[in-house]
Amino acid sequence: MDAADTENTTENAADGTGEPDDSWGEVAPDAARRLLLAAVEAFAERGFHATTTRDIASRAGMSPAALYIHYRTKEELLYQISRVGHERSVRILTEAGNSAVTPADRLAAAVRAFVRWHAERHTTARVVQYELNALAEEHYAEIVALRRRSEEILRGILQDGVAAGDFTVPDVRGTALAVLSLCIDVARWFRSGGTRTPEEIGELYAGLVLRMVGAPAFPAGETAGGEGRGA
Amino acid sequence: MDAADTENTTENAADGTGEPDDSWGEVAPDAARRLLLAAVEAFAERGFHATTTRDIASRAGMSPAALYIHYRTKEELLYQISRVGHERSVRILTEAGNSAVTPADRLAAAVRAFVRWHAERHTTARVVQYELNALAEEHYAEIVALRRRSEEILRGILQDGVAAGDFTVPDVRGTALAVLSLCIDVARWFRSGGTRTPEEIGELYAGLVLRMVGAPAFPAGETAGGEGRGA
DNA sequence: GTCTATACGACGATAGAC
DNA sequence: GTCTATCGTCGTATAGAC
Repeated sequence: MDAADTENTTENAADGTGEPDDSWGEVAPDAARRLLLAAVEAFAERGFHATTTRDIASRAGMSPAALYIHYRTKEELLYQISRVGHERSVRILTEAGNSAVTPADRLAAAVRAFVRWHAERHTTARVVQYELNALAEEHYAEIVALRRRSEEILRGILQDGVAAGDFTVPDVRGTALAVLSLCIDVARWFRSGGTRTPEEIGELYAGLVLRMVGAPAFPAGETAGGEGRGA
Repeated sequence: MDAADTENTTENAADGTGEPDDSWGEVAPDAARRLLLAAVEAFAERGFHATTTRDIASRAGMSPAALYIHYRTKEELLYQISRVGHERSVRILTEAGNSAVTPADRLAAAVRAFVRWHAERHTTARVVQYELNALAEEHYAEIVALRRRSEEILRGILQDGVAAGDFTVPDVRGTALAVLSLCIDVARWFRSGGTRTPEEIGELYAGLVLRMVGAPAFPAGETAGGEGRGA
């Protein structure tokens, strides 16, 4: 309970770049961090309900009882993973959405970064995005609020683009949902051994989305590069 | 085991239109059908592993033991749901993909029908698309083959469009995956009480996808109607 | 074909020694 | 803070009467 309260989300703000998978780099005692990492792997592989606390503990090289020194329940592990993951999602979208001036550049940056995170950290992202309904009622409500913020950020960019006459979108709310949905689903199908790198998928998707919203000067996106060209 | 072998997938080929949710209309004895329906609901609500056989049986108005008269294991229920659902997916894509001449019309029809099914039958679709990895090894392999066929159908349409000069797609394989992914994810977020009908979402998505692939004469799709206008 | 009763294992979580 | 041992519960699946 004590150790689980990870306030480290402000550090390492350089976004997902490089390392295997430590968005958890600074979780309180080392044992708590190892348990969290083990839980992420197990939940991603088998799902929350199919994962046993014995499995998590043994992956972390500990006895079944050791888990309960650092976390009150199995669900609390999921909650920590989910909370930190969603906070990171919101931050990625916020920062990318503010990193440029024109709506097209902002949208491209947001999609690029969001997709990249879902591919690069697909193990974490899978748990964050697809194990939501295993959360306790109160925790679920908290997470849903974070998800609504992500939705609003994206909708804001689309609205700005429409207002500026840069995008042509008949249904802003529905399109924002579709874009988010497209990005999130990357976590479901992405595999590490595949032919495309997270960067390539981010670039491909940024192009697809810009065309979806009718951004001009985007008849067929280049396969890589072109940092923020679009409007 | 006997009753579970539903060969009725050839009937009712008019695709998902109307009724609450009986893609299962003709499963052998009535009790087996009720159990299947109960399993779909329970799996969609809580997930496969969180659902107990007691829960399924009681939803069907039966004792816990009754389930095993009609199905050997809980996993066999999931397998039947998954198999029938994936067969239907392939058929929807095949028929819609053959229902028109130009690649743009074919793509629009495929997306429209596929999305509509995922929204209309979102309970079934949720199980079909998101409980895959709870399947036994052999069943999983069979289902993956069906999924590959869906992928190939969509990729075929995109290739035809590129060959005909109607689409501009830098990465056909990646884009086919993205389109499929976009449609599938509808099952995750769709709720029955929402503001949009399955038809409206299908229409919206068909427009978004046509723009994604650079189909000409699609600067901003109309919100509804326009059966197969696009190229 | 459906029931009641139950075998048997595994799971989440705790107790208490070290 | 970590261990071994264990409690109580509930899960899937079966046995046998009706």
